[in-house]
Amino acid sequence: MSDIRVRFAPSPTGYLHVGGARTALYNWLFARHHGGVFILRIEDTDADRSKPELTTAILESLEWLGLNWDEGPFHQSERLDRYRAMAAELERRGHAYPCFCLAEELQAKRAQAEAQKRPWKYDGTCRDLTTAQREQLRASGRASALRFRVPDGETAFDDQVFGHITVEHRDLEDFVLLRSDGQPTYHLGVVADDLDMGVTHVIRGADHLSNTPKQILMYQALGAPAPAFAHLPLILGPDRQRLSKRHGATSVGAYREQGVLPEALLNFLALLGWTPPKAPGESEAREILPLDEMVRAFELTTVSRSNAVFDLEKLAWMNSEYLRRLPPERLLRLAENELRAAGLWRDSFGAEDLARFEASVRLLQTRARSLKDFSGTGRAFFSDDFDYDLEAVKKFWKEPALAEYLGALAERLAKIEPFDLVETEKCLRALAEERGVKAGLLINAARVALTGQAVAPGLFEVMVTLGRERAVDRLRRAADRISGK
RNA sequence: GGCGCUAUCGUCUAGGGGUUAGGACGUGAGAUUCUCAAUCUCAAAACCCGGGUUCGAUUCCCGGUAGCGCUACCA
Repeated sequence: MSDIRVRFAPSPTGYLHVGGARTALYNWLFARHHGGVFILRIEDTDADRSKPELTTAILESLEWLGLNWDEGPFHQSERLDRYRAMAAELERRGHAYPCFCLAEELQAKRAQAEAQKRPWKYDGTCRDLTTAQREQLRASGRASALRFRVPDGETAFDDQVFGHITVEHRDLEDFVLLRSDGQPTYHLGVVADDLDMGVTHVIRGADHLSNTPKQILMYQALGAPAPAFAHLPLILGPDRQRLSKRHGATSVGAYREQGVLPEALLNFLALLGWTPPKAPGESEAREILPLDEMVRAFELTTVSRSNAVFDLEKLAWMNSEYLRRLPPERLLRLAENELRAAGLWRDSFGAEDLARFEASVRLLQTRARSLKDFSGTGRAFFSDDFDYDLEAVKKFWKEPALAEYLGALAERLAKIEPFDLVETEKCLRALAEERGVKAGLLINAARVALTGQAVAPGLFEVMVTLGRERAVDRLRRAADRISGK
């Protein structure tokens, strides 16, 4: 057990975003790799935008992904007193001062500066007020925010991913620590919490890179050592803009609903910005990397510094890879859940139904891209109530004579013994030969009849899986349909 | 605008002073076939630009350009 402590600190202003999920994953991997502690903290200091139900949703997504935390969840909203105490401490030490400027006044100044194309940062109006002036403003009923007094000089730090970063203080403004309503801002909250929670490594999105010097300044003002920092490149949409809702699904929950497996999403996300080292015997690093191997291989220093585009195609591929490797028990359970959600599951299923369910799931497994395929294109395996895909009908039911062929096939299949892979195929091929048509014609037409789809597993496996009775029924039904009855 | 960061196939990336610049997803072709997927084989596809350092830069340095981030009493 090392004394490494990291945290994931989402704010409940939205669902867990894939970018957030990756940040959580890297924190988690880092903690697990080093035998450290992974803390979960909810940054809900913005009362207007934070919603409690979103906290629940975020927790659920993390649990679904399997990113278990060791401590927390802590809520910043429950630690307000602590932040105020720290603010007071900073003020007492002369590192912070009350600012009586109104938000509207500042906004006006900023707008004006912008109109004149002048760079703007807080002008320090309240920076050097005398005690008497402060008393007077206070007496006049003005509320005050508390600002951090940024000293002269520069701050440098070594980011574990981005390397050496230097920022001159003149480019920083005296930022707000405590809002005029007494609520802490982000900067106060993170520093107080990271300090109190003993966080040793702050691993977060690169959007915080520019904030880091401010926070380091706070640690210094407090006389406390700063943790190590590691910033992660951002995840972009296909247009290279920061991934957002207009790019489609961005939340972990949305991918879950689309039938993506958590392990696939995790693997995909891990590779967005990080490549595992090549294994000793291998010439190339593997792409499919189970979680435990990721834990073993993970290093912050090998994380990329450039932003990455979220590639849905690759996620889909990865999902199919994981689907194919899924152990039977787990696959069956997931498929059952999927069927339940689609209203295709009957608790009254008997042993025979369950056996057919199992056989169907395994038959569908190798070609599934998503869990949705079981209730979607695979529907006919689990229900007699399915539609014929229009494209499939157009493609494979062109010949009117098919009505007779399928009818005849049904009658013959009703009698063959045993009803297995070999006999069903023999039966169909014999019929095709007698009618002087290619076996493929019957096979494709029959596939549509049995599954409603042009794309499905091998026909004879489908027949055997469905069972004689269903297969025969469906062929008859299709024959009627083709002949226009 | 200011400040910061980044820059290898369409995408994710490996690599690194001399390489046929490697892999994966996707794409195309072929094999197989019972549709599709899978599988196998093959193919097309990249070092942002300009200087410098060097015998030699895609690699190191500088500049430019572009992209992203920050520039809130959001986080």
